[in-house]
Amino acid sequence: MVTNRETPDQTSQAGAGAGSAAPADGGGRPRLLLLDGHSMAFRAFFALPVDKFGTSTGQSTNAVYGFASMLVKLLRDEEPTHVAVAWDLSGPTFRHEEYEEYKGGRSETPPEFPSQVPLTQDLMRLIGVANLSAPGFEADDVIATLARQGCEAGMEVLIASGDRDAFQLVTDSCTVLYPGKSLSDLRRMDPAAVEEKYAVPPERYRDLAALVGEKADNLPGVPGVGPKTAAKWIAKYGSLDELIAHADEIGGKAGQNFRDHMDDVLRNQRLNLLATDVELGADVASLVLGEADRAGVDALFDNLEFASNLRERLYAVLKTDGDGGAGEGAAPAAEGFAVDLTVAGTGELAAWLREHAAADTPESDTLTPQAPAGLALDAVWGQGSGRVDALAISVPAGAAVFVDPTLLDPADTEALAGFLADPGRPKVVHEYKGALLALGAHGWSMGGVVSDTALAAYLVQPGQRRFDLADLCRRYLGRELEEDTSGDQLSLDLGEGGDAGSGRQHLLAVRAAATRDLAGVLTAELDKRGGTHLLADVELPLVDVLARMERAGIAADREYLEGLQEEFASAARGAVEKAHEVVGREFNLGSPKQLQQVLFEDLGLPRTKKIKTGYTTDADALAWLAAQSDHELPGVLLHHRDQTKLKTTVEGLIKTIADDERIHTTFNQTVAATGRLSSTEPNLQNIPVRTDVGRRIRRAFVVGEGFDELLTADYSQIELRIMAHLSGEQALIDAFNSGYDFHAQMAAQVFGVPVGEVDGEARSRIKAMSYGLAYGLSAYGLSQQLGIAPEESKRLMEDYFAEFGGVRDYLNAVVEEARRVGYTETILGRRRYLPDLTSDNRQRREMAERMALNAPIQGSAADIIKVAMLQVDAAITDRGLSSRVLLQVHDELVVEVAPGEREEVENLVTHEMNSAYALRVPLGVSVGSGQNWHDAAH
DNA sequence: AAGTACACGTA
DNA sequence: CGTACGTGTACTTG
Repeated sequence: MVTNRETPDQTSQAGAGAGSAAPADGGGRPRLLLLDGHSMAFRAFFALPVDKFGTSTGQSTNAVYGFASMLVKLLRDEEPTHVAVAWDLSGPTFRHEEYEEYKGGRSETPPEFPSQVPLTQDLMRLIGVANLSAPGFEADDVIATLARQGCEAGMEVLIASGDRDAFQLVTDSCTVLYPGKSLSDLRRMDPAAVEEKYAVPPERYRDLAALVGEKADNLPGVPGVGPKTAAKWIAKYGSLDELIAHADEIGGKAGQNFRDHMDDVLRNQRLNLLATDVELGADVASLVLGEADRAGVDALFDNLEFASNLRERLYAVLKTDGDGGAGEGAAPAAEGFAVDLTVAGTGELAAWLREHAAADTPESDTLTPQAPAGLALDAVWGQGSGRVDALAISVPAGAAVFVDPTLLDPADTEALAGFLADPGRPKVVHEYKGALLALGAHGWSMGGVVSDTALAAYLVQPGQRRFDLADLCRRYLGRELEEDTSGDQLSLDLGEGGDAGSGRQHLLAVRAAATRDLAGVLTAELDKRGGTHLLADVELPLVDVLARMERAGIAADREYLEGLQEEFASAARGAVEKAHEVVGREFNLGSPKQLQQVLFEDLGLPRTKKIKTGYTTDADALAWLAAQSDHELPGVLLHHRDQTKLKTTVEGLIKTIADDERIHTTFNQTVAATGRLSSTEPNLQNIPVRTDVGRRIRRAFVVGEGFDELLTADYSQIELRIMAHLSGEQALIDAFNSGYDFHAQMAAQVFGVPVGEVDGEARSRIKAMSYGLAYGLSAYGLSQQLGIAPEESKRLMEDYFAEFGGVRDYLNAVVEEARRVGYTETILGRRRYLPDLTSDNRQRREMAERMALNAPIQGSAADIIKVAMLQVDAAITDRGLSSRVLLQVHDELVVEVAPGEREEVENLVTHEMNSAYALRVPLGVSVGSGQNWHDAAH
C-alpha cells in the first residue's frame, strides 16, 4: 500500500524573528534602509529551492521571489522612509587593481541566478526603490557611502547585507541586518551584537577580519589564527596597528605565522576598508521611498507567475499610485489559511453538513453554480484499494469540519455518503483517484468532483514531476504548508491524544481549505492556457475509470509464474557458471564495472562506445563484441542478461499478486509530460512481448473467475496516422486511406517501384524512417539504426522528403511554432512547455527540438486513447454489460469479457476506439481474444 | 538510507 | 547523435 506522502501542516508566515521587531519609533527621525542587492539575492537564491520557483517558460524566480519577500518584511517591520538597493557591477573594482586574485576561486554562479538580477532590479524600480551602483566599486562601498551620508544627516541607518565587511559600519545609529539560517531571519547587528559575536567593537572588526582572512573574497589570513586568537590580540594591543608595532612580542606558532604573513594582513586591511566617498550622483534625501507603479508591478508579477499572496503583502506595505491605498490591493494579506473548525463528535456531522454544505434547493439560482467545497483526506491508497483515517471538508464561507470515520452514527454516515456522492454539491480534492480508492474501500462513492488540484496543476505544467499540495500552495498561493516534522514513527508511537490530536485535525482542515483556494487559482490558470476542456471532459472523468481499473486488477496465474521464475533462474545460474568457466575466475555478471574489467582489461577485447564510467557493456555492444571476436563470453553475457531480466520481471510480478490472486497496478495520470499514463507497482506497460521467451510471461495474465476471456484491442500505427493528420501530407493520407500495407506503399513511392515489388529491406528502412521522424531522428541516428553509412541514410532521408515534403514542412513548422510560443500542443490542446528551445546550449536545444517533434504526436495519441477509454467505459455502462476494461498500454486496451458478451464487447470496443477522434485518416483498430493476455494477441 | 549510473523492458 | 516511461542492480554518498 502506498502512503500518501503529503502531510497536512501548519500554516506559517515567515514570522518576525525576535530580533527584528519593528522599533517603536513614533515618527520624526527618518530611517534609511540600504540593501546589498547581489548578496541578498544570492541568499534568497539558496534559501528557496530553484526547481520549485520558475515560470512555465523556464525562467527561474526563486531569488526574485525571496528578495521581494524579504523586502516586504523589512518594509513592514522597519518602516523605513528612505530605501535603496546597491548592486555590484560586472567589471573589476579598485580592489582587483590592488590584488588580482580578489574574489578569485569562487565556485561557478548557478546558471539560474544571473537572469534574476535584472528582474529584481526591475521590481525595485517599479515599487519606487532606487537601484544604485558605481563603476569600479562594490555594492558595499556604495552602501558605506550612503550610510555615512545618512548618519551625517541624522538618519537612522539599516543595512541588509550578507557580507560581513559591513560590520565595520555599525554604530549606535547604524545597524546591519545579517541573514541567519533563513532569509526572514535577519540578525540585528548593533555595536553590542558585533562585540558579543566577535569580542571586538565594530570599529575594530576590520582588524580582526584582516587577521582571520576572508575566504569568500580569496583573502587568506594568518594560518592558525581564527576569530578567537585575533580578538585576543586586538584586545591586548588595542588595534591592529599597535599589534603590528609589537609583532615581535607575540609568541608561539601563531605569532610566527603572523610575522610571516604580515603582507597578507596588511593587504587584507587595505582591501576590507569600505569606501565612503563614492560618487553616486544621488544623495540620501533622494532615496525617499517613492510611489509604486502598480500596473507595472502587476505586469511583472504576472510574467513571473507569482501568486497573488506576495502581491497583496507587497501592496499592503507600499504607497501606490493606484487608488490611494484604500482599495482591494491595499487589504492586508491573509495570514495562512483561516479555518473555522468544527471537530465533529458522534452525531454532529449530519447537522454540520445541513448547515454548511446543503445541496442547492430547487429554488436556488441555477445560473450561478455553487462554489465548491474543499475535501482533504488523511488516507492511504494503492494496489487498487485504500483506507481513510480521517477527512476534512472546508466550505467557501470559511467553516470546516474534521471527521473521524470511526465516530459516525448512522445518520452521520448517511449524511456524509450523501454529501460525497451528490453531483449537485460541487467539491474539489487533491488526488481524486486516491480519494476514490480510499473512500471506496469504506463503501463511499464520490460525485460532483469539479477539480483535482494535482491534475489541474499537471495540465498547467505537465513537465513537473511532483504535484504535492505543499508545493502547489507555495507556487500558486504563495503560502507555506510546512513540511511535516512530527509525522514520523516517533510521534505516531507516542499516540495522538491531546494537542497532537487537535493539531492533526487543524492541519487536515487547512489542507481542505488550501485545496479549495488552490482549485480556484488553478482553474483560472488552466482557463488562460486553454486546458479547461481537457480537465473537465477528459482527465477528470478518466480518474473514475482508472480507479475502477485499478480496483479490478488483472488475474494472475501464480503457479505458472513460479514455474517461469525457476526456469529463468536456472538458465541464469547456468550462464553465470559458464561465464566464470570461460574467464577462469569468478566475477559479478551484474556489475558493469567488473564486466568492463573482465572484457577490456583481462580479456583485452576491443573497446566499445565510451560512457561516463568507461566503456559500455550494453546489449548492442555485447552483440558487436560477439561478432568482432570469437570469444564466447559476450554471447554468454547476453544470454545471462536476458534470463536475469526475465527472472526479475517475473519475481516482481509474483510479489505484487494480491490476496484476490490479481495484480492491481497503479496508473499515474500526472507523470508523463506528453499526456500518456504510466503504470507502477508493478509496471504492466512494459511486460515483454518482442521475443518468444519474453512473451511467455503474458500467459500468466489470465481471465478471472466469472469472466469468459480477455480481449485486447489496439490502435495500429496510431502515431503515423497522427503524423499524416497533422502534416496534411496527401501521400500519407492516401496511403492510409487505401487500406493496403502502409510501409510498403511508402517504400514504393520513395523508390519509384510498384508496391508489389517492394522488398523487405526497402520496406523496413522506410518503416524505420517514418517512425524515426516522429522522434526527431537524425540522419546519423537512422544510419545507426539501419546499420548503413551515414551518407546513405542521408540520401534515403532526402528521397523520403522529396516524396513527402508535407511531412518535412510540418516538422519544421512544429519546432518553429513551439520556439515562438514556448509550447507544443496536441489535438485536444494539451500543451507541453519547452523553454530549452531557445537555449544557448546546443545539446539542450536539440533535445528540446526532438521533444517538440514528438510531443504533439505522442500526446495526441494519448488524447485519443483516453477519449476511447471514456467512450468504451460509457458504452459498457449504457448497455448494462458486466465486462470491464483492465489495462491500458498506450495504444492498447485489455478488457475482461463477461460471459456471453464477447461479440457485443468486441463490436463496441472497436466502434468506440475508432470513433474516439476524427482524423483525416481512419483510426485502425485490431482486436483479439483468448484465455490469457498472450493468446488474446492478434 | 538516499541518490546516481547503467541497463533494459514496453509503446 | 530517436521520444515517453519504471524497475532492478551495483555502487557511491551522507
